[in-house]
Amino acid sequence: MERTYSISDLAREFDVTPRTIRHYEDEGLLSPARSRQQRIYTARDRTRLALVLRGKRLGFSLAEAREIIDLYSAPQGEVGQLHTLLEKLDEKRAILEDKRRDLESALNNMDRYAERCRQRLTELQAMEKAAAE
Amino acid sequence: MERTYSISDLAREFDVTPRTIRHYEDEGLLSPARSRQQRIYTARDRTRLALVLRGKRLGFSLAEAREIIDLYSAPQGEVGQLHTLLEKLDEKRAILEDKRRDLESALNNMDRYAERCRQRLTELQAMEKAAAE
DNA sequence: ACTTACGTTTACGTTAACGTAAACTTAAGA
DNA sequence: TCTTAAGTTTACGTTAACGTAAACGTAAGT
Repeated sequence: MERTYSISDLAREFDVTPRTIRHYEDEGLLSPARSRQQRIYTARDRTRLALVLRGKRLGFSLAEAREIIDLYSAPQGEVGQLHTLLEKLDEKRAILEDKRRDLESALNNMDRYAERCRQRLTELQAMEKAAAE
Repeated sequence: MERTYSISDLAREFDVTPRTIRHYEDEGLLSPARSRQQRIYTARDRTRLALVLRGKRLGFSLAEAREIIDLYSAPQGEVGQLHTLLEKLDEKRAILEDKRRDLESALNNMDRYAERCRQRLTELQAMEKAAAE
């Protein structure tokens, strides 16, 4: 038997409210099974939720996150389907690469700035020490 | 004389509307000079706008972007100020690192998946070729 | 059987980040 | 000087992504 999760199990684990998880279902991002009304989440559902939340952290809207995540469950039966899938993957990959570039330059900027601050700090401390003598 | 920009200059360059730029000013992210009512943006203002938009692309809210960007114009006169500045920089840096980790795993997932798709594609094509004989 | 905890649907409320429209001012070119 | 193209303020509208509350169902322990 595969392990399953209740809505509050996942809410706790990922630090969101059940309302949020239901909202993602309304938006077509999740589609858990039901046991007499109650939602039952499988490991696959859990993974999809994790992907949605990671997407959000990276600045994607729910719709954009959906577009990406749905690629991972796209049909691959025919050669044509595989071709268009690979094209779409490339397209999304380019977006991620753009974000990576943004992120790298943000980190570089910040590191260089912090370095200048540290230099200025040692200078200031040297001056204060000199003044104290 | 330093070069300056009108609001529509910047709007064109960064592909946003003037309304957006004014909104960022309302939120305290920009504070351009004025020449008799009209806003005049310096190179520094332009840079700040670029930082705001990069922040947005990386999933920050305007308030979060502001917190980060303001660090770059924080006072550095005293030793204490430099210390707290360096602490805050470290804090923000950690957030960027988290995003980087998210981004790397997103890219890794996608690359591995695309690789499997390519393998499956060559398999399928081999089958079709065999069936055609 | 009864409470308590968790789950469900429905529906209206809220916040951030602008869009849009109106009414007006200013600067620039013919 | 007249028009036209930008720019300005003010204010209401919109959309995404949930929050919140009500009213109700269900399952588990005592």
